[in-house]
Amino acid sequence: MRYDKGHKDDTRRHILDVASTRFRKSGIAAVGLAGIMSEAGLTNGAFYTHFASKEELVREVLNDALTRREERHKANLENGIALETTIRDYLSTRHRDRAGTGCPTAALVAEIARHPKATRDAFTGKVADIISLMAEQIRQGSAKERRRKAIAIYSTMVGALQLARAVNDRELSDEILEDAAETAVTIASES
Amino acid sequence: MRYDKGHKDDTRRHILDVASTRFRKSGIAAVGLAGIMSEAGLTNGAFYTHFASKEELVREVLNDALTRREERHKANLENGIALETTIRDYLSTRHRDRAGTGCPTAALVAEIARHPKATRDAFTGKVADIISLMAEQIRQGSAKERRRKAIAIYSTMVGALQLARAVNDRELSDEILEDAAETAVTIASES
DNA sequence: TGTACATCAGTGAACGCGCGTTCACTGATGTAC
DNA sequence: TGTACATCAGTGAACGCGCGTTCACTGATGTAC
Repeated sequence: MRYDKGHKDDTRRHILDVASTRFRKSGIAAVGLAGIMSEAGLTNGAFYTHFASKEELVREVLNDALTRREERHKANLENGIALETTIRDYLSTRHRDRAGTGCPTAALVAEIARHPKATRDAFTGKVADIISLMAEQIRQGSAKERRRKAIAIYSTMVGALQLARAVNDRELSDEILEDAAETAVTIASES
Repeated sequence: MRYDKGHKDDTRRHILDVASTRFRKSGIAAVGLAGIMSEAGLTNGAFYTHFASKEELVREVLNDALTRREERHKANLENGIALETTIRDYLSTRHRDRAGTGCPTAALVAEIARHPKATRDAFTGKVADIISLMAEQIRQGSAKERRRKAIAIYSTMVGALQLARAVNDRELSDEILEDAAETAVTIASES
């Protein structure tokens, strides 16, 4: 063959990575395939040897990026890392300022709500998994209470990160991150 | 004149209302001017007798929709309506299912973060006002604590509503609304 | 009073542009006989 | 061993389409003299 074994898989992986960053940074609708392919060092036409459509790319990017997030939560749980640490990392200025490598939910949740069923299905499953993992990280309370807290904490994280990114005032943005983190940590720890 | 006095203002108002609903329902990028104008009963070209550009329309829509939201908060505060009521209305299935007439922040916050400075400025001011009004509705704690709670509650509301809309599983969606509302109400009431 | 001109909200066709997608083709390699 | 063909990742030009924006024009009314 002209290319090494596994070459196509590598190329596909590369396209996925480029698209994943661009989508999270600029939104799905605002990112064109031509830009993705040219950043990946390929021409337009090659896209369709890897994906059937832009929508399929979106679905795969979402699945991929959310799986990585989920694995991070799983590792935190197994290594006994407190939910408090997860919350403070999530609501950091670093995460706010680097949307391209950050949480896909915070970047894309509103857009996902308007995408086809298959895309929303992929998202729904991963969000359910992440909520379950966060609930397991909470020590106090019944299973139902831990789940309630996990949902509230996740909602707060996603909402606050988005607000901090949209607001055009550094002081207010920092305050949103700090106050939301403080409150989320309290929810996680109190009985 | 060919048209009644105030006719142009009425038309402008109508275009704003149509755009406001469409933006919140489908997102800003996904909505075209041709569609807005045809729903408003006008042709393409008339748009530019009312607005300088799509971006100006976005800014005015945001200002308008957020001002209405702010006035609602103000009325609630003056009429002694508890923050608990605001939270439960916000995190209702009704609000989830009617994005077009709902909170512009929940619908558009991620997109706003990627818009020009002038648009983000308009958004920032309104969000700051809404947070201040919510802080005033909280009875317990120091001014700083009330503000911290208002920010956390607002973040939770915005995050949970978006998650409930994106998730493709009715049961999980309802659970997100209920659990987030329950937790937000607790934050609002406890000292 | 009659006429000429100004005003202005709205019309509708056209502009260039970038989008997602298609497709005939390339060229290096592997396989069959 | 040499030759003919198959494979397949990638090329690059072209497709139709809808986008935001522009602009010459319309036609009802108001104003000036």
